[in-house]
Amino acid sequence: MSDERGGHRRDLDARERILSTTMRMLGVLGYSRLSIGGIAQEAAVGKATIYRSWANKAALVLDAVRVQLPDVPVADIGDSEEEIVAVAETLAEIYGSPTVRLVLSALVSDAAADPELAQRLREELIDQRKKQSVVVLDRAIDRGTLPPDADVSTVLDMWAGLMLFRSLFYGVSLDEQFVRDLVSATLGSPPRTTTRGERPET
Amino acid sequence: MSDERGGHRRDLDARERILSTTMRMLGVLGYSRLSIGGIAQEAAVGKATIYRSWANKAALVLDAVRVQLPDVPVADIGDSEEEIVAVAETLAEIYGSPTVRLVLSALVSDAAADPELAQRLREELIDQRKKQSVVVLDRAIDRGTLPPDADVSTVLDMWAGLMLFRSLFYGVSLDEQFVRDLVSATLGSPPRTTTRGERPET
Amino acid sequence: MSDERGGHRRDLDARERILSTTMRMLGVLGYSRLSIGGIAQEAAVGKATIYRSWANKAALVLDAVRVQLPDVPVADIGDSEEEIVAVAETLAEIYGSPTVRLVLSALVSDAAADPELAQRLREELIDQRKKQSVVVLDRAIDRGTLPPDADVSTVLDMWAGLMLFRSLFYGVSLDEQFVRDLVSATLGSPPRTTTRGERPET
Amino acid sequence: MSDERGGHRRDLDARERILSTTMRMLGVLGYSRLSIGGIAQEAAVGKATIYRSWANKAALVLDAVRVQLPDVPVADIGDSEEEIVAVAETLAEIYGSPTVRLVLSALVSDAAADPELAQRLREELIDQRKKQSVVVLDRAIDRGTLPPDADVSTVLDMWAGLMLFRSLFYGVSLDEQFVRDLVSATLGSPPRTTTRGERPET
DNA sequence: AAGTAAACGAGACGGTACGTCGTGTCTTCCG
DNA sequence: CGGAAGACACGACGTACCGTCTCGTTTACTT
Repeated sequence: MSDERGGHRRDLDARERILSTTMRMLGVLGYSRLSIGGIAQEAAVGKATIYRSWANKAALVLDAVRVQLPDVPVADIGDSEEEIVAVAETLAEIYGSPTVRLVLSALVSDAAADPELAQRLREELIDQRKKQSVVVLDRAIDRGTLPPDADVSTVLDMWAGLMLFRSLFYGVSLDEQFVRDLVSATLGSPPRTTTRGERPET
Repeated sequence: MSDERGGHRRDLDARERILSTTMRMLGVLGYSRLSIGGIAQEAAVGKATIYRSWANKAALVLDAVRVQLPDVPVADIGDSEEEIVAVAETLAEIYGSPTVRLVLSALVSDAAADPELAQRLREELIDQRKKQSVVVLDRAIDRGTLPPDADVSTVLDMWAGLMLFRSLFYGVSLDEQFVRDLVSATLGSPPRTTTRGERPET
Repeated sequence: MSDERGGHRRDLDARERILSTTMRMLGVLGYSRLSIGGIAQEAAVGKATIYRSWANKAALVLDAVRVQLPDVPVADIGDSEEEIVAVAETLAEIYGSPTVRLVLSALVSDAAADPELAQRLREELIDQRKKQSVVVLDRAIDRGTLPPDADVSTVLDMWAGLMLFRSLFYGVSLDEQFVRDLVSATLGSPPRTTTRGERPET
Repeated sequence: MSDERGGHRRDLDARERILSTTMRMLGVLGYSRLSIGGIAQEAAVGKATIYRSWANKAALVLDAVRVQLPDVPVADIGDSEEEIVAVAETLAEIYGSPTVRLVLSALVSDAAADPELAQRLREELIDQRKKQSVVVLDRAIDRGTLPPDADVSTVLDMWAGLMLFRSLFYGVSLDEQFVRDLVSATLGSPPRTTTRGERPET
């Protein structure tokens, strides 16, 4: 789809226009007042052109938002603590952004009736950043910055959950201090993996 | 509103019928396919009767769900650890329930365009349970089960965030083992309150 | 409206279906029980499709009725008296028909609050037939069947008024005898044009 | 209904207030925008109080209008021509009044689905004035001002029809000159009664 | 004077229809 | 011949009235 030869250059323009118009109107109107017809009109595009590429409003918005989100920095800079802070700051940037606040709940809501959307939502927004983050935390275990039995997945879900929870319900900004405190507390004593049915020693 | 003079008092039967019909249809149809008109028809009620008491679908569903949610047990049973486990299990029951999964994201989404709904959502669903939980955790601090500088609010938000995150995106069941592990890890080394700008010692 | 560029042209089938369904339901239900929603459902058409072409029920019914009404015969058949009888019979057919009885009063009533409807009603239902009738009566003046100062407009309004009045309030059938008597009486001594303020000699 | 024992008798003030409020609002809003609820509120009266006395909006308006209409003068003043002009002027006042223009068509329209209303409408508005008028025209026959075989009923229906027709569709004022001309033309050569099936000689 | 019962204002109730909007599909015509 | 323009069937929205009903309250007659 990106290597078409000689094809209609206009297609890409249209696609681009649709996505950027979507983001712009999303900011202005919010998700619920956003309509496919409105986007089509604003982007000077036929509605059918949108439906040709996206099944519904949710899929379109998911695509539009996805490309705007920053990647998690996975580069090895020698200091695991600093790497982890960078990871957490990126997560905070994602989960604390006004756009994600506007969109994520709506997508989750729509996903309840659309399993395919649910899968794409999890894979493209959540799991992708999580996999990148896991790389950094696993390296921290190798270096001894985190204990060998640290439950990396739970750590990350807990961070994301806390960030999302506070962003959605309290609208607080997730500032640098919040992130550093969160990382510090976790590094000090992360949740450990447990064998089912067996209580870990504390 | 309750002491108006003259006129036919609000028919409590109708109110009851609306709320229970709402819950029943919510389970069958999900939030997005739920419609005010459908509820009215099913409950043998005029649409106006619904709109007289609730501004929109979200407010109605919020009311219907609210009364179904369990309260957090705050009773002093002597053992703070068991009390905390009970708290966490109730939170898991709330945030892990299929109904909440169906509804919460939709309400949060609608709340983005309706500040009054946002406030009611936070106050009646989130803050109320949180206040009850805080009572138990504060008692644990008094007893020494938790250190004096434990950041109770963050502990609770982290728990709720983790539960909600996993429920929404992974659809996992929040079983007893999960809850006990979560509590254990937190009791072992909870996040501490920090003075802004000052790094806590780890 | 007919030369718009692009887009799906107004579906003439739908238009046709709407008008015929309107006439059919009008006969069954009468004007007041007729509803736009009901017509839409029966014609397998969206309500919006009706509202796209007609501003309200009255405009729709006016259109539906208009095309069903017979034209006044204006052909020169040599005998003015017979021509006039034919004119009067057509007027009687119009003003005496059950459909017109059902519709005209309702349209007039609605027209009280809708000047545009009032104009269309007069132009398309009343004036058009009247203009045709005037042609025949003017020819009768030329031929000497009517006196040169016969007040053609008043004659026609009096006929229409009488027919409508009896149809609306007495529900009588306007049969052939009634029409011939009416024409005879009028031919014998029609109302004359008068100069304002000047009494005609009787 | 008049010998009920005990309790609060029908509040005649209320009845009066309802009728006058109806007339006032009718002038302001027109018939279609007039609502029972609106009248009740404006007259500081419960809706049930209105429904207790009138079956529907049409019956209420009919009552309100009826009492406002002038009676036809039937007094013998010696000169039949002047008497007839007075009759015609009263009819013109009735059929040409803005209120009747507003109301009559609406009532006729509603009457199509309500035979009882239809009867009351004809009896109380039409026939009553007509009977009074017939007295005057019959006297004119006795005096020789009109020929013995003049069809009095048709004369009156023709007048009323013409007046109503012009009032409804052309909104013209029915001035004194119009009335005198109409009477003159009719006196000169009124429609005659005919035996059914037999052509009258002209 | 106290008791009582109908009629009252108010307005909530179950409904019906309104006119608007958004959806996702389909058709027509332009460049 | 691909795409904008937008008409289409559908169905939910939130509003306005309808005509019925159920409340307390206010009389005016009865005892």
